[in-house]
Amino acid sequence: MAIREKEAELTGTPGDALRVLREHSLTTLVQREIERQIVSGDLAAGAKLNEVDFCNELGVSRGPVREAFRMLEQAGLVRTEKNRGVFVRQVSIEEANEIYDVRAALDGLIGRLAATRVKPEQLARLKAIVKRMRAAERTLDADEYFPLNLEFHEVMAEAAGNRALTANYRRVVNELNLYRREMLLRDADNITLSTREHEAVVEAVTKGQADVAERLLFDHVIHSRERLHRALATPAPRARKAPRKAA
Amino acid sequence: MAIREKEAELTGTPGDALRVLREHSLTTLVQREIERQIVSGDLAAGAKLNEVDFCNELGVSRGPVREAFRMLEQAGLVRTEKNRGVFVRQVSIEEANEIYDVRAALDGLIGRLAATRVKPEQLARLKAIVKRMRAAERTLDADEYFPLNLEFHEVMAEAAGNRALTANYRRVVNELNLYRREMLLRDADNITLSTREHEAVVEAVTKGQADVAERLLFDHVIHSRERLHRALATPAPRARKAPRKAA
DNA sequence: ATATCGTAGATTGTTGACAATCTACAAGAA
DNA sequence: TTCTTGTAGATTGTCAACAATCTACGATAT
Repeated sequence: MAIREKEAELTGTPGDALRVLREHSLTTLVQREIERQIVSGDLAAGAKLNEVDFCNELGVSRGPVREAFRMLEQAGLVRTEKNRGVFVRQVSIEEANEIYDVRAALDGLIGRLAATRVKPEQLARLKAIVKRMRAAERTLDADEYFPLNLEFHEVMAEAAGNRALTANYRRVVNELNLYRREMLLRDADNITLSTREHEAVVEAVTKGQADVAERLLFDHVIHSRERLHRALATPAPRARKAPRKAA
Repeated sequence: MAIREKEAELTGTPGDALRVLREHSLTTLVQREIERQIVSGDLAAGAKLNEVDFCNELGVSRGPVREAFRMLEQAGLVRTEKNRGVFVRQVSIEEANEIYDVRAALDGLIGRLAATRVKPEQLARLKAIVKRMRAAERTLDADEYFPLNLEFHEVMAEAAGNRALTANYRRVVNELNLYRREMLLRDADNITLSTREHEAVVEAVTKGQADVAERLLFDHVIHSRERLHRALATPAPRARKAPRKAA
């Protein structure tokens, strides 16, 4: 389906579609769509991205697709090999470890700033998310837990009230998700422990304890990395929706 | 001058030029050249980047130039307004303050990691840089000090041995330089104080004191921000090479 | 004088075509 | 068989032309 029609559908009325096209170039829309396919897992890590395929799928020419590729390249989501094509970036376990260090530093800062700047509305959202996390914890539903986890940290980043921080944080999390998506949280233990840590963070933020929130969020990231390593050690990943295969 | 000839000159022999063109696309070369013009200050903050002008200047068509624009946009160096063009990004004082917070967090991590991982060769480079800083301090030569400062932190980032950290750090520093370039360090005080802090960092890294290096480098960034604010309060910026004017 | 309108030129957004490179596979030699 | 070698098709890199939009500026009306 052409991306213009897709936007028209998304926005409901044809009039809105025109507005969208006034404000966003095709490059932007293509970039967003490909990014969605990558972070949702429709495109597997290592998969080759064919220019013409995307042109046909989205109903645009190669120019905007190539420009979108360059954006995704800078965002760290794809890797380009000259004359060979672009591929969904593969993050090795060593790279993931390094990225976790960066994320811990950024999340520590997020905790510190959020504790003093969080707005009541944001605090309410955080508490609602944690509440839903406890429900997912009872049913051990990892597919439900995963997006809640993303949303929790997204709201925290917002609450920090620092646009540069939010932008950098998003990029780092996006890269990590290239890796985490492959094996998610497999056992109940991880969901339970992770939820406890989220609750503690919310408590510290509620009380405005900047130092505590900073340390808790920093440790939360380091613990997440350790949980990931333990999950990697377990043998049997359960089947998920099959993503488009790597080259 | 066409960018292909420019590359041929840079690499010395014509054979190397062919190798360069095999490995790098025109987009990459254009992106690098424009980035150089921005960080060097040849293009002032807020200046409009005309596609055709760059095509003529670099001897390429608009395709590679537009792709380079998209990369620079993601790197945070330019801002794009649909149907109006791309402009060198302007960083406000408020944004700079926020970015400094992010940089402090990253630099803290750099100090911590570098203290345990720095290689003898890197340590030697750091000491050589600080030595040259002391010379620049005696002559109060800010134009000499500025690149030394950049190099010092670049080597520190390398010494941390974390590619994800280095990449994020470079992006943040690039954005800050959009701002700092405008007023540099104007008075001798700043150079002296900054050099003292660099020396303290080198000492901590030499001794492998991770916690100390982390705190020193974190504080160094915060102090740099304060020095910037003091410099902003001083009235008379001295003239510099005139950059291409903003729109 | 001021404001509105409209046109011409400049600039960006998008497209399709051409050139260069890579990939897959088959034919032939050792 | 196994290795080269070469050709055809597919894919990427680059370019030039067309379409849409914006900007500058002058004519006209109030």
